[in-house]
Amino acid sequence: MSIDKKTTIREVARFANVSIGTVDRVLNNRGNVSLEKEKAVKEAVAKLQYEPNRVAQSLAKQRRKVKIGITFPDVERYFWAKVKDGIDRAEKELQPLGVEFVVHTTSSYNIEEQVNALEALKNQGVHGICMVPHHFQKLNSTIDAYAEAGIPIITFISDSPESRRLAYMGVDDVKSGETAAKLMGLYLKGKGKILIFAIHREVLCIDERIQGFLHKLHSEFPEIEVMNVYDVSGGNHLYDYENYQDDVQHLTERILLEYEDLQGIYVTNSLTNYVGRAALSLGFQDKLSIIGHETTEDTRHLMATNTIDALVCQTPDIEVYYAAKQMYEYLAVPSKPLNLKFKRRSTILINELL
Amino acid sequence: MSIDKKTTIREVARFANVSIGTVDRVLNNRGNVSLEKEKAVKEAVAKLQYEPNRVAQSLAKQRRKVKIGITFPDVERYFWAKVKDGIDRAEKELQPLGVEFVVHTTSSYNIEEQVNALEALKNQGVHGICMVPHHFQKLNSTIDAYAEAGIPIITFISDSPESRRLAYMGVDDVKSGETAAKLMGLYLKGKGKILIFAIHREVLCIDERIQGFLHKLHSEFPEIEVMNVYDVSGGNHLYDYENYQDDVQHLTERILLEYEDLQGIYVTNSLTNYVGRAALSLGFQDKLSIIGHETTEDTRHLMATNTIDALVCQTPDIEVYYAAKQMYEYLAVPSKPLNLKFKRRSTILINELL
DNA sequence: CTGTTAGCGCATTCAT
DNA sequence: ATGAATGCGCTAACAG
Repeated sequence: MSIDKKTTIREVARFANVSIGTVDRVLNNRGNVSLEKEKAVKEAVAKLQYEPNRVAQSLAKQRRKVKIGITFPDVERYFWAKVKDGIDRAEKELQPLGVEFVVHTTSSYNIEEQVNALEALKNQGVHGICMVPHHFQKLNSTIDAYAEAGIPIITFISDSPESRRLAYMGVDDVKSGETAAKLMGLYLKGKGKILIFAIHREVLCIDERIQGFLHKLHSEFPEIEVMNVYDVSGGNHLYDYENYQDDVQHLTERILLEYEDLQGIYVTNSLTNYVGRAALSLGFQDKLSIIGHETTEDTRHLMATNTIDALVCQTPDIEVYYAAKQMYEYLAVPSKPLNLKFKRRSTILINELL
Repeated sequence: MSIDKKTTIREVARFANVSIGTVDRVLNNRGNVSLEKEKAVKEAVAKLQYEPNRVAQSLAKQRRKVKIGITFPDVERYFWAKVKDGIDRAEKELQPLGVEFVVHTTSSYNIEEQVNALEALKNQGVHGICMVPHHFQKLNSTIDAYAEAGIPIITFISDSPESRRLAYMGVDDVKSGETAAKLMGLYLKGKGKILIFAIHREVLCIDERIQGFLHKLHSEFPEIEVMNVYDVSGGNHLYDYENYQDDVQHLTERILLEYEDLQGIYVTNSLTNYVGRAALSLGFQDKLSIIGHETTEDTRHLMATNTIDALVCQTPDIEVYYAAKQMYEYLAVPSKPLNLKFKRRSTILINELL
């Protein structure tokens, strides 16, 4: 932990016996520097551990604000509100460095709508975009085209791995699914009949969770039987309408009444909240172990009543935050390499922790 | 595209027929401005829609250095190394704002040594201190004296709640203990005989974990029996010597051989690592559920072999980071209220998540 | 009370 | 190829 204050370009210049102009030239390799001076400067930089002061940098070059565009489906207020928090945080931190954010949310997981959002962002003159791909591959060509056009894209929350996106910031969803399976096994003491409630699997993160869940369940808890996998997304345009959440709840109630000796439900996403509501309204909370994802508005209540037993959670706020920061780094210093795959660990939430 | 050429403080000054100094005064209400000029400036600000340039602001501000002191026991390299990471991060972020850090670690949980560290920090002219109290109340008077002397103190990781520290940044350790108990119950399927390995309980966070653990265990898993609570700290000066970690391992081996039908061990802190090593070396990994705290050097291996079943973890890096940031906020803008109790949620780690 | 001025660290001319 | 000088917008110290 160094107590020494930041070394400046001036000190580097003095150390290398050159002018700050020369230091600037080699630092931003603009050429026109003799080989020996260049070497001297580089040595000085290394020895003094010089790092440019970004604040001064952006002040001096009156940096035309670098604009970062962000788009994500703003469909479930609790989960996506955290994304907004993360953006706020990034904005607060990056604003002094001349960064400006432009946000365009979509109201569904519709692909066309997302393409339009991207277009809108581009028209606003953003220099880079952070997005949550609505499809695991149908957006590849679009993403590639943007990359081609000089607008790099970073994905977060869910990925589009075969595209030329710059990076992905999110959790390892296969492991999230495995973790959910382990929790299911523990809470059921290794046996019972369960159901899976999923939404459309074209969003990669959802599919990966299911894969992980099933794999883990089969290999470690052979006595737990998955009776059915329900798609509760209501078609391709999930969330296109107002009361989808209530619909999920009613659908769940109907399904729950169909099954006699059901002991568990795994829900692949934040709709866990509404599945939980259904179970509670039917009084099934004690004979059912619900394992799901994400904290939502009723989390506290549903966990306190032991309706939901465990949740595997992401931290969407931190993920956008890092996505935005990485984008800034890339835009500010394109030469510097960046974490291409930044995977965060999911988090387990049980009521003892609340 | 926004071509808004920002209006500057200079333009406001000209518009209001005053100097930029005066504008600055009313903008940051430092007083000493006549009522009419103040009014004129405010009008100009409103009319020109002036907004201060944050970049220039922080560039200019970084002259007034504020020194923040930090002290913590640097006794177990893995856990406390993360604290250093957090400090580095805070330093990197706050340095452009003129903040300087001074760190003094202690090599034990000895109280006198901590008092000396505090003294050293004070002598270096720090404006505020972040610390991990070595005792839940014996440091109260010292902390109060520092507060009295105008050097505010923020505690992190562990608290000294009856002192006049400004704030505490850390997890809720009672809940951490309860969570550990729940996990123990789940992994043992509700019954069995267990042991508790603790270190000295004068460090509040340890005591709270034990309290939480026992309370939860008794109320929810009455068929789990705690056979004994071992103090593996080796007296008041835990960690004062080189090989304490190996000693813990050997001690554990001896204890393990004493108990016949032992099914679980709860370890109150990061010594879980060495308890795990002992269990593994004796080949006990399959007949024993070990629940503990914190990730350490062997976490991956010990979990992969199912020696350690679950860990309840903190994020010490984030906790110092916030402690430092809060301290900065307090020092920079004393009038602004701050989060007095910032409790983070602990995190559960199981091998599926690794 | 008020105005003037010297930097903050860097980029960018403009001379040499 | 190199160095010196100017200024980005603001804060703070210093004169009045």
